[in-house]
Amino acid sequence: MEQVGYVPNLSARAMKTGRSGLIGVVVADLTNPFYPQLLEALSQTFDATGLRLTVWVAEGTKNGAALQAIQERAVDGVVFTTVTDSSAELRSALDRQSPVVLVNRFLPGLACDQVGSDNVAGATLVADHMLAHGRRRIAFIGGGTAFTTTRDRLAGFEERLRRAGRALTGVVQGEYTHRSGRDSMLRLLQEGERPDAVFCSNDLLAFGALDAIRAHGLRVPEDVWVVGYDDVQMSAWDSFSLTTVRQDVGALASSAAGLLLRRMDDPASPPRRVLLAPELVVRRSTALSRQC
Amino acid sequence: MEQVGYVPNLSARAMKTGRSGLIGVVVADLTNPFYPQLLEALSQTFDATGLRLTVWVAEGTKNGAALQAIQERAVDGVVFTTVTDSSAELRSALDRQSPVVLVNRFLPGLACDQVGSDNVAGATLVADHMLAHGRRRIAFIGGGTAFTTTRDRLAGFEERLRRAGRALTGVVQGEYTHRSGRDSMLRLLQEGERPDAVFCSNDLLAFGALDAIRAHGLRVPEDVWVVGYDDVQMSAWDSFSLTTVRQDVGALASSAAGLLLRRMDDPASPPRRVLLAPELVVRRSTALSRQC
DNA sequence: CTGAAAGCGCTTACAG
DNA sequence: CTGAAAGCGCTTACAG
Repeated sequence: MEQVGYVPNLSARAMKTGRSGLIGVVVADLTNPFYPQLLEALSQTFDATGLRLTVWVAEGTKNGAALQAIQERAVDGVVFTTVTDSSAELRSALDRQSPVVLVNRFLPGLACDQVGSDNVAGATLVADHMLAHGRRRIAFIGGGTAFTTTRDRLAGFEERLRRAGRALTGVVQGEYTHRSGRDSMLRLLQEGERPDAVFCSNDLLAFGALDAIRAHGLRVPEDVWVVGYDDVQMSAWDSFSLTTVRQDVGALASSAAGLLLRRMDDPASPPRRVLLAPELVVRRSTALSRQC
Repeated sequence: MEQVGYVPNLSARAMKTGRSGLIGVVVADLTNPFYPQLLEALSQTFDATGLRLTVWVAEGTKNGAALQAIQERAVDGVVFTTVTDSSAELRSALDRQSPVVLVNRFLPGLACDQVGSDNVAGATLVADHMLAHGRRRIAFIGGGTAFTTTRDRLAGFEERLRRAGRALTGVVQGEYTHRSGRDSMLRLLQEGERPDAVFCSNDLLAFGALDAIRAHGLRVPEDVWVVGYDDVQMSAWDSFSLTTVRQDVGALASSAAGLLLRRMDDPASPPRRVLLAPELVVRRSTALSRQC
């Protein structure tokens, strides 16, 4: 009725209705382009439901802040994109039936909704690709054993090699950064027999590995094959042209939203775990050789 | 007093105090790594003041939403990272003395707090660098004339060349994406005389230009120099080793926060415009030749 | 210095 | 179907 330019006060509405209309998102590592892409997808998905995003950048200290925000009724639910351990805080939040969903991480003993890529299946695709094209000295570069993504991808990869009667010639763990990928690859090139194929636990590591290989005067894919995980947009750039396992951030975001909204409606519903099917995208960092 | 696990309800507090404790941030383009870095810096800066960030991803439609959120008292102020035009909405929000600050964009006729790099000075540094090392056929690749960053960088660049008695041999405008940088560079390589130095309006364009040059069988810096703007983290990677103009995202964020907090305290204070000094970072995409 | 009351701006259940 | 009243959970100014 009021053409005076009336705008309702959302705090008042939130207090009355008990819903803030805000969803919290905890993002750890905006340096890895995968997370901005995921954030964009989450934003689109929640927009469609009329919910807004509150973002906490940088993990660790922020997980507690996000969980507290649920208590304070400042947010209606929280999406964690990079939880590594099932902290006491998280457990007690789950006991209180706080609406929480984990994206891109699986914590085994946690009664909590979780969505992510089927990392074991993805790693198997990579191993198949390498084995089918006669790669013999195969190595793995990880982002650290603390991450379930690295653990699951390594496990799936090793298992597939083992079943083919092969073993990894090298495993180096570091962190999920370009620099770490570079350093890990340099170690592989300096110690022992040089690998002819390397599976990196994500694309960012793979970019670092590519830089190390070229700095060493070697060629990709002629001398060494490189494969990543995620298929961030940069992987398609000519500079990298990286073979990688695609994660569909749109599907990840909409699964996460679906799980979270369901839990907000029905806090007692049994926790679900959603595994998204991975897809191998072959580019020029692995040869399309005919020799198989 | 209550060890029962009492947590105050923030909506109630917000209603009573008239402050939500939330700052809105509108981010357009998370594909450009500059914006995640800026977002991270903003997050750190506002954390230190006890304020939280609400993020709107993708511009255009979101500017209005952010301004409305101020009216709804859902946020105490808004940081725009990529406003291009002084929309009617924005003007009327400023008339209402809404606390708003523009980062990385300058809108001439707008009575509004604004922070950004001194783009004219930055472009002058690039021109000096190229002229000092005897570059003769100099071209420019822009992200579109709609952006003040592209306009100011081009203006400063051309002006410095003109004062040295030179003119640009080519100007191509596109959008701020890798693909556009690549396409623009291909056009420069195909039409007319081939440039021996190209200034790209941001790093993302420069990465595309590098890819195009290499795809053309040419070498950087021997055949063509490439310079970007922003100094995103990737610019230091071996794949690019890009000479570029550094923007200090930390300084950008803390200026923005300072301006916004002051305006929240004193809505009638005169608008300020802060220009941050740029710095040229020389890497291997331009030769460190001794010939000057 | 402590404690009870008023009121922020909505929504919703209830009375007319 | 319309309109006045109660109450969400705080904070703050006021009375005791």
